[in-house]
Amino acid sequence: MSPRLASPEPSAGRCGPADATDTDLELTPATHEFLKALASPSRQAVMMLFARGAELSVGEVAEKAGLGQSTASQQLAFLRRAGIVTSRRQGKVVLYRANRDGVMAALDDLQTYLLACC
Amino acid sequence: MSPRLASPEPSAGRCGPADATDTDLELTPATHEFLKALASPSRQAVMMLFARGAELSVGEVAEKAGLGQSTASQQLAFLRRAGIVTSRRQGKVVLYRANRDGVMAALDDLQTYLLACC
DNA sequence: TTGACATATTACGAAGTAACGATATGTTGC
DNA sequence: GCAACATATCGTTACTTCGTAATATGTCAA
Repeated sequence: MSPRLASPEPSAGRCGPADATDTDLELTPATHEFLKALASPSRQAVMMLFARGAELSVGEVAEKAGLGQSTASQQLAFLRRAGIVTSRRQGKVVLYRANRDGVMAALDDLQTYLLACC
Repeated sequence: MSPRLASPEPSAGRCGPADATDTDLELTPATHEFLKALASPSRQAVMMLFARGAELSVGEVAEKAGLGQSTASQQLAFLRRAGIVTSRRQGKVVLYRANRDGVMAALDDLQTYLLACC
């Protein structure tokens, strides 16, 4: 799917999807989850904890973000489902970190969408 | 909170630590509104109506998006506050269209944020 | 196995959101 | 002025989300 060129509106009719090339343009479910994930201030804060490739346990995230243990676990699960963090278990702890590839894929999809509608 | 296994704090160095360039990076309020705006499927659908610079009245948006008049007005107001559409009154109707500049500014801010945390 | 610890899951109230109908505001034309 | 129309705002209801406490699952060490 290549980005569509945005041209000025068709002079006469104000509206109308004339071309069939962009009619079905939608955000992927993954990108939708990505947007929901980052629309929450506390999840934004959590994401910033992962700057520079930091890898943190649930407990560390909870403490640094000022969240309860279960809240941190849930929000991290949300971010994982959205594909913007990954997790691995190491002993008793589960370490999370940012998933650069997933983030960039969503950003790319979002950009394509926005180029089409704006 | 005891054993740090693989993820040290901003101490010693992995990748460039506190360069002061990334201090406490946050999304601007405008970008936060932008994310909330696009996290809603119905607002996503509304945005797609503005493809190729289309300019639509509230009534047209309501009809095409399958929303009530007041709902369409509210969602458009939301999108306007988020800076991703603009409006102008022409006689009795108010015409809305995508605000490319606002969208691109938010996208830029988002990209900067994501490059910092991922 | 048991005990200690870390995380995941569940249940529930508080707060926010989305949609609608009804009504108020604003504009045009008589 | 008033009537007709378009949009904005208000009030309500249903639904979802956020955070917490309590509990279940999982892992390690002894």
